[in-house]
Amino acid sequence: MPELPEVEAARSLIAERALGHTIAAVDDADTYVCRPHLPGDIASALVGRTPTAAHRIGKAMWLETDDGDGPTLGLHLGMAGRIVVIGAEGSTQSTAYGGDPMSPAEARAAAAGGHPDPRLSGNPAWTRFALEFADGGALLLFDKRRLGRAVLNPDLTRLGPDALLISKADFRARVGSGDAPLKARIMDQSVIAGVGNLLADELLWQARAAPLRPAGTLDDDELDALWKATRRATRAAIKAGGVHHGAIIDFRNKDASCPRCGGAMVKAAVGGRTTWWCEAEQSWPPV
DNA sequence: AGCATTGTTTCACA
DNA sequence: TTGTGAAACAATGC
Repeated sequence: MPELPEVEAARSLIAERALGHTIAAVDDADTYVCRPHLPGDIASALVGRTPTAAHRIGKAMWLETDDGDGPTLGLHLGMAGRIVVIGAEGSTQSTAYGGDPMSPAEARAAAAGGHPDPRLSGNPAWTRFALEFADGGALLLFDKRRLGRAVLNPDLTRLGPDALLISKADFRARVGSGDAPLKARIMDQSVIAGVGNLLADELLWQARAAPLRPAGTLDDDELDALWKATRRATRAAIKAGGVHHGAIIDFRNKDASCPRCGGAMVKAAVGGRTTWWCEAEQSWPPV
């Protein structure tokens, strides 16, 4: 689930509900999620601090503490992570995916497993990292898989510009070069940050662009159209509540045909990921 | 049982 | 040295 739109929802949730509370305890016992830190390292750095801002570039998110005087806490949702914020006693809980408000007791139960909401039900071990606030609230990294990350002072220098902030000229220069397939290029987080597998299929289909076409062969007009499609598809996904609401997502299967032209949907591995596209509109070389 | 999975990092190779 | 692609990573679901 987590591509730029989901991470932005999580960041927004944290900004609205998890700032200004003093950190009383940290669960950083998962040495894989918290690598390369050792258990207690993140706790030592954060207990007594207060998150004061939540930032994001692409799929990377981080909390600022004590107005910049404390360390930052990087949070990455990986392949299946979600952020859960539990309010102080008496307030409600939320997830990065919206949903109905829950009581703190319900939220704790969800983190412990067995909640009727399938998005939150599961094993207690699926809470991989947690900040416990002094007022009784908490921020949880809830992740069925275990590819999410929590790390102090994350290195963000290898990320390209955020997919929603990159200028048209910068997009032309960064995306429109190299021999790699266009889809691989646009998913390269050091080129632009935030586009994942599903959002890539969506925006390429919206732009009628061929996933297999070498990125360096696109002209400026084509790159500008792709820039627009990137912004449009990303903003639409944020508004709709996630990348899975894209127009082409339900048609990424063998029996489907393109909802725009009726052509066959075809599949191949591009950039290491399963890719679906309309054979008629997005072929390369062109027919 | 085997394969696929919305992400990132590492490693091999041209 | 740089760029590209495959494999590994963890764990679940079909």
